[in-house]
Amino acid sequence: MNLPPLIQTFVLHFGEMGSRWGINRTVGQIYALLFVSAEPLCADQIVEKLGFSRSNVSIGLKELQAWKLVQLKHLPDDRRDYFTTPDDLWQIVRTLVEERKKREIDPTLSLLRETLLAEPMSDEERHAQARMREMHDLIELLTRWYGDMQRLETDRLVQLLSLGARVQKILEMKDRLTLLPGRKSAATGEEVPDDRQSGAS
Amino acid sequence: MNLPPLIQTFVLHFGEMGSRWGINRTVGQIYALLFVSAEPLCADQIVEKLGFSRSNVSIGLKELQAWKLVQLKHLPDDRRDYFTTPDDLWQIVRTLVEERKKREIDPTLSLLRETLLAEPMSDEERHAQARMREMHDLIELLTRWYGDMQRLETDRLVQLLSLGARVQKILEMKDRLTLLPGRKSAATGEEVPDDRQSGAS
DNA sequence: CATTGATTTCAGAAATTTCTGAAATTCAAA
DNA sequence: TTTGAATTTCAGAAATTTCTGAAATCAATG
Repeated sequence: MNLPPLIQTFVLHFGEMGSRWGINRTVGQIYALLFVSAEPLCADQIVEKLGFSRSNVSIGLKELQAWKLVQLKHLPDDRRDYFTTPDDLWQIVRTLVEERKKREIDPTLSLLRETLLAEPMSDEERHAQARMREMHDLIELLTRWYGDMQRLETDRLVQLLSLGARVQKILEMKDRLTLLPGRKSAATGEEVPDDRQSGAS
Repeated sequence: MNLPPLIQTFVLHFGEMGSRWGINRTVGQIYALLFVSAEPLCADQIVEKLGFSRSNVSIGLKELQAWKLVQLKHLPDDRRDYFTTPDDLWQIVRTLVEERKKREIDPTLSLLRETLLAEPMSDEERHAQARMREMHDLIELLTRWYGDMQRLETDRLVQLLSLGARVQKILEMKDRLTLLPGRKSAATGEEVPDDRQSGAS
């Protein structure tokens, strides 16, 4: 590996962490390298800088493309593929969360849905099914919320995140404005929805 | 493996998914089994139901304890340890997110902090460092927000999640109420903070 | 359509992780 | 202090994942 110390530290760390993030060392290092590089890199440059075999790099790049974490570029008069990470970090976060949801949450949600259709044959199964329903409802609440946030414009999202706990104050204000039931919401002009149900808890 | 079909399906699925969640098959299955069981189970019962070796179960339970995902119970006149998952699903989610943050985010945040202190020796390093700073700032914004949410009471949290995209309407209302700069916020009675900075984008 | 250069595939090697069973340890009760 | 049931540890076996290098494939160009 032939990199300036600062970059090497970063790349090695991403390799280490890779295993905790469900990607392997090679993929983590390639991603980190592309992330900090000012210019797009082609496979051979990555081989040269990281010292993996050419095929390993090829497979790693393919996996990163499956994750939609790298973009393909072409330089004029050069047949080789060059790769970069998207400039917009928020786009990276969105992609990352979306892909992880697809791999780590959605299959379980499907399974739970199916399982809840079955007829329990014993008290044991009845209890298990009730527990699965709790889990299903909670995951559904979380993913629905996530879908809403994913659709928000980045500026709005950042605003919301920056607000942090102070959002609570604003909710309390909303409570005060909507205290009288049946009344139109002062805030939105819509009928006040009953969104205080306790979800899956 | 000797389980009713409904439960077996669920347990096997959690085993499969385990690898995607950074835990292994054994641990996933043990957790799933405890999660749907009405009564606490001891290690030997788990061995009997799942067909793993005794030592494997022992290690799996230890890992689940490290994750704080199982509770230890004792039955009267019985020396054996019995295990359950917490009843409150929200508690489980909180624990899960907290532990994942500890393993998957915090180490990177530390590394980034250190790296940003170093003096770049070249343009290449300078660019890399700028990119790392972007990443650092974004992660810090997210974890700060997460910390705020983690501290919220469950009811408030559920309320906020249920609100989903409608929170945007309320923010717009807040905007209208705080349009005049320097004025006290109508909502909170506090000085209006300037929380519109664009974060790390 | 052959040449050239780039990329991908794939079978086996290497490394890592998971799992087991036997031995060691712990701890409450006798 | 001894006994014995329960639990943990640990070295090696088994399984899985990652990595490599050689061969195959692909695609642009003369």
